[in-house]
Amino acid sequence: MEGSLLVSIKEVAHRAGVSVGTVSNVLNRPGNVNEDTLQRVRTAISELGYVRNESARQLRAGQSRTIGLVVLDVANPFFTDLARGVESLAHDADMVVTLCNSDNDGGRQARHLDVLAQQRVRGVLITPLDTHAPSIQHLVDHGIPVVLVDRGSEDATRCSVSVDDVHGGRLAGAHLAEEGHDRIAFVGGPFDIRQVSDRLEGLRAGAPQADVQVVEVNGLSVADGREAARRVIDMPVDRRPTAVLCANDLIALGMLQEVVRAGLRVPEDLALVGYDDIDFAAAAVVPLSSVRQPREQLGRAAAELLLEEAGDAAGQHIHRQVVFRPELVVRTSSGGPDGFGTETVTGEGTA
Amino acid sequence: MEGSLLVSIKEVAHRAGVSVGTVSNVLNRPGNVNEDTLQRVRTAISELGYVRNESARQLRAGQSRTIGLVVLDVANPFFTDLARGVESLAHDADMVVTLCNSDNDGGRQARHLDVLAQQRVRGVLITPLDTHAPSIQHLVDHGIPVVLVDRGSEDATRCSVSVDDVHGGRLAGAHLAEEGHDRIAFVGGPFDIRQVSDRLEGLRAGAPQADVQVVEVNGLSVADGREAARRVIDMPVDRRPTAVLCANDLIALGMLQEVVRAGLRVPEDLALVGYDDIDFAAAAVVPLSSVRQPREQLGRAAAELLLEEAGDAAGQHIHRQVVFRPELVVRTSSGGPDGFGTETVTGEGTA
DNA sequence: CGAGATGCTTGACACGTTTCAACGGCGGAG
DNA sequence: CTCCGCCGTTGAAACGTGTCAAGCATCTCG
Repeated sequence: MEGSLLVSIKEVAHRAGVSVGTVSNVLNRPGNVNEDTLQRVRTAISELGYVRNESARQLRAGQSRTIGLVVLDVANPFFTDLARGVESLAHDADMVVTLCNSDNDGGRQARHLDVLAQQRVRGVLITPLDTHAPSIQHLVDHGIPVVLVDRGSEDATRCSVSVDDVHGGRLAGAHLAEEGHDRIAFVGGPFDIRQVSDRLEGLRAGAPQADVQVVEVNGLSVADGREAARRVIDMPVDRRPTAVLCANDLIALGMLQEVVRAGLRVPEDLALVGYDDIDFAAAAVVPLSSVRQPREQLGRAAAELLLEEAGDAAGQHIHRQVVFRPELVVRTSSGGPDGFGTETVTGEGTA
Repeated sequence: MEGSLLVSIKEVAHRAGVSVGTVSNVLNRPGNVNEDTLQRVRTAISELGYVRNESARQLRAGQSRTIGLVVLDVANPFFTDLARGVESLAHDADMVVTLCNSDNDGGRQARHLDVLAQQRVRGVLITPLDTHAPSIQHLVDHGIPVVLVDRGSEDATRCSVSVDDVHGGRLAGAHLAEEGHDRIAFVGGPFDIRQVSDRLEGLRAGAPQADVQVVEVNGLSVADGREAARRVIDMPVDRRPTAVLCANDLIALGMLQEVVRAGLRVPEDLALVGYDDIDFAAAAVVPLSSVRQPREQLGRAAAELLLEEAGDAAGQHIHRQVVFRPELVVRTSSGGPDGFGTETVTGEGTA
């Protein structure tokens, strides 16, 4: 092991007294190589500290062994769990994942996609800011498969993996109605994000008798939740909702903090249900009920679709839309059992 | 724009009626080419939808324009902020960052490093599990610069960027002593992580008169904090610490939740100080005092060191250890002003 | 003993780019 | 008119790998 970066297959061949073709065979089709030479080449490899040059492989192969994953926000646990799922499947297929953070910024998203195209990635998984962004179409034009993650492809022009957000909202709505709430608020925004509007639609469908008010916020962060909480707390008590469904857990956690701080009891004065069921939800001051999405499975499914499309040489591929079903996890914040670890799950699981 | 992935510089050249060399010049040294041809080539490029092939560039150049960043836990906001800093500097230098998550797992770390070596990355920034891991030495042997992040290089055999953890602990200790605490607990672990033991050492130095007890936990997550909290709460009141310094904010947030839940008042019954000052700290039920590390700046500095080392062709490079100074941010949880947004910062800032 | 089969190995080429010495044309100076 | 230098362009070589037809022994069978 006296290697420097400069060692190539050629020097290995020289050291082992064979041709470069044979070394390549050792690397890629060891079955076709005589046992003796196999040994000789292998020791040469380790003595020289040879490391494969991925660029050369890629150039020769015409395609890379990398897939790109572009998410809206790496800091959101939802996406890191998703990434874990993608990576696990990619690893099984001997592929590598490049994780890119668009940070809710169209410019960054476009830049990342450019770089991925230059790297000739095998495909791209993306939670897009805008389904119709030109930079995405660009990739498709260049023959790079794209799978939309956590957002359905309305027109079926590409593969997608998503969760039935209307159903998730419905589960939450039905639960809150059953707990006797008839003034329910939905906190979320902006509403041009499909997930947000779908969840609201579901809530209305699940609690048809209830009076549903909408509290609009600008984003999906903890800070937005705190701000929304103040608006809710300030409402006159006889008109104030007795329960709230939040568009995601970060908002719900923000609300929870502010509500507790204001001296209101959860769930007696205000019941709360979040969305995503990130690990923080179960660990909140008051354990938070939440609509659980199969995050990791979502990632695996997306990667699977992508590899399927990438593996299909001819243009035979038919785009598929996989839709998962969320579950509701009931905890203390909406009247579930008090105490940790105990929880109730409803919903038919994933489909 | 009728491009497919197959378009190469050669076809652009053909379309524009020039040689491939000229197209390359247009791309890399446009100043050396005649205005007319420049135009002709450029329209050919956009008509064909030509996209550079990064692998070929890399192969030819012998090195890539990518730097690898390997962190312990992408879900920890500390690291995503760090990554942001790295990326911003890398972008200025026309470089790309590959973000890898070792997830506190030595096997994953080794695999990531292998892949990065195969990709011939320009350098690697890593928060290592173990400073002496063989896979890291491996990279160095192959001439790939490595910069340690958030962990000093004791023996100065490589560059490193870190924060003075002893000083951070000292700031917290002095603050708690000044608030009148003389029974202080330190919650953290495992202690073979340098950061953890340094912070404890600093605490002892900062509050020399106080009785410092150590509550050891297995990891640095929210769950570990909850568990530690139960142990502290169960202590007899006359021996229970009146203040706690946690090894990081995730632990502190876990403790805070459990302590509040148990009916204790923060800071009256128990004062809390965290470490890292992640965004969640200021937004907790009781705003959390914390030792702030210049996360983004840390990332920028690390990237700078790396590029410096990578740019140095000969073996002239002298390894540098950059050490930042943390600041203490005092909020409600340790007796700071009550109310949001107000806070006090002490410490000499970064050096 | 020869023909064919089998098992390994070889060497050249291609992938897309950058670089660089060499070349041709043109204008100015002598 | 010749020589020189300048500007813009060219064509070939090289980077490290994978592939594949062709080559070489050795073995089997008739």
